[in-house]
Amino acid sequence: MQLRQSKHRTTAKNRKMKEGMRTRCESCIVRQFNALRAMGKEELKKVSDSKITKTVKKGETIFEEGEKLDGVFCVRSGVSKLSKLSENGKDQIVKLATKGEVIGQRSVIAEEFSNLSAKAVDDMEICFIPKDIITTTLNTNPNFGVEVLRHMAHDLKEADDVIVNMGQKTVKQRIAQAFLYLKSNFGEDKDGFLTLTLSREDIANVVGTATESCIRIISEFKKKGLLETSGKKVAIADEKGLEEVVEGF
Amino acid sequence: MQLRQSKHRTTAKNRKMKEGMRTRCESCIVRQFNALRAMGKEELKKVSDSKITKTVKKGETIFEEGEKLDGVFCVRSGVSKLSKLSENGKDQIVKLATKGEVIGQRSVIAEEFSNLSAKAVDDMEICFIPKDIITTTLNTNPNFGVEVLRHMAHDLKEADDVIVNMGQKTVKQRIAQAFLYLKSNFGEDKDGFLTLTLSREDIANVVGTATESCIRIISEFKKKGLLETSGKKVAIADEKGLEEVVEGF
DNA sequence: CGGTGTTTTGACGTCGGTCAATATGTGTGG
DNA sequence: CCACACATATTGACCGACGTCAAAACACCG
Repeated sequence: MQLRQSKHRTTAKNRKMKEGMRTRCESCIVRQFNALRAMGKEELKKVSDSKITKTVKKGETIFEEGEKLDGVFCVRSGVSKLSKLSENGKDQIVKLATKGEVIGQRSVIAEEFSNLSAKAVDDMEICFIPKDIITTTLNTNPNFGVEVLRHMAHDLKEADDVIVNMGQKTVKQRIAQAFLYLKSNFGEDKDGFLTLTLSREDIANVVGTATESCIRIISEFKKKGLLETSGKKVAIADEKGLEEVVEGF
Repeated sequence: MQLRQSKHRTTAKNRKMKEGMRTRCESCIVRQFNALRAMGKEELKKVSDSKITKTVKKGETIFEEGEKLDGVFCVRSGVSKLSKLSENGKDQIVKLATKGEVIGQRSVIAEEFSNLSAKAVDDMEICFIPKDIITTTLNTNPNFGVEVLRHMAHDLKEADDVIVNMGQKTVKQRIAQAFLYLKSNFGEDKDGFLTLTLSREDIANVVGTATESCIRIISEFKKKGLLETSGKKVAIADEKGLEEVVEGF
């Protein structure tokens, strides 16, 4: 992989993110996963020249709900939670975005303030891509538009599925499902623990329940031999069993 | 408005929908509300020539979950419920589509089988637009792509909001919210009853609860003077009061 | 080693789902 | 127009699921 050192840029937004080294988008692997792959050589070059690579540490905020976004963020590594604050003061996590995904595109395309906030669950490496390039490419390269459209269509379908689950499944089913999701999307380490470790509160906020309820159900799963835990780390002990829980026994 | 009679077309799908008279898309008012307005004269002409106007009666199905869609449907009048069946055997209504909205676009764009089914809540008049025209326009006219993107971005935002509500609000709050939604989106008749009348079961399926719970809460609202009912018709008696319920008292 | 934040556990009450039983429509054929 | 058949609305009873308020047990960090 070709790397290149860049001089420091003063155009970076002054959040507490560190600007890191520069890689060329043309040779960035994560691009294969997102809509940027539909860009032409020229367009990609422009993106590469104007993008800003940043490091975001665990817990830090990428952008807040209601904020105006001047561009999108492409995730190179780590995981971000996209959430929205409800009137009751609790966050609802709407999506977890990982390597190769682009966040903020909805707001940029709709030219609205962001409806969600994005925070790092992990240490992350992200690229900020100014919106000008996105919109001009959108206006001139139909392939890019179609590709973005496809991704958005996919997000929309996933959102529909979440709505169905929230409406029709019990908290217990949704928690079991969440763990299966974490396994299939982020994998497990050599000891069998889920690679992505979420706090109990985050899990509760994904599922839409109280932290204590979440904890209680996790320990119930432990007693039944479906899960193992070590601190906040969780391992799936009986995948079939969890799937049965999701189906409703 | 210019009307035109068309000869009968044998290409129509043989569902139990009636093919009606033909109007020109160029002069169709509902087009103003959807992405078709970004089409050029030529493109719109093609749409107009190949579209099929159909009548769908209350309760009939426009398409089923898992069905392959050969095009999209533009709603000229009436309301459709987009729903998905959950493993527990109950429908979750994900969206209500009304005049000017286009349904089925997600599946056509993603080139997937439909993830939702669409049924008529009302008597409806819809136009079927073959997917070829949609996709070729998408591939050649960037403005159209952007416009579709904007609409999809809007749908996605709404879906996010629904997720937050499902996760963080009680059934009571969601029901109150549903009635306010019905009022602001579909209005009320001269007697103050909501124009769009949903069965208690449909309301329950929008909100994600059991029909009986829904009924029980409606009668509670009636006792508190927030709602009036007459058969299945519902009138909002105290909008402020309902809003307070949504906020959580 | 104390301080701070997270995980666990208990207790308790309400919310909401399920199973009936009843009432009220609503449509259909006679 | 009536009467039966069937769908929808309503109500009651019952109980498990879930949220809330503490308080205790751990873990992590300077």
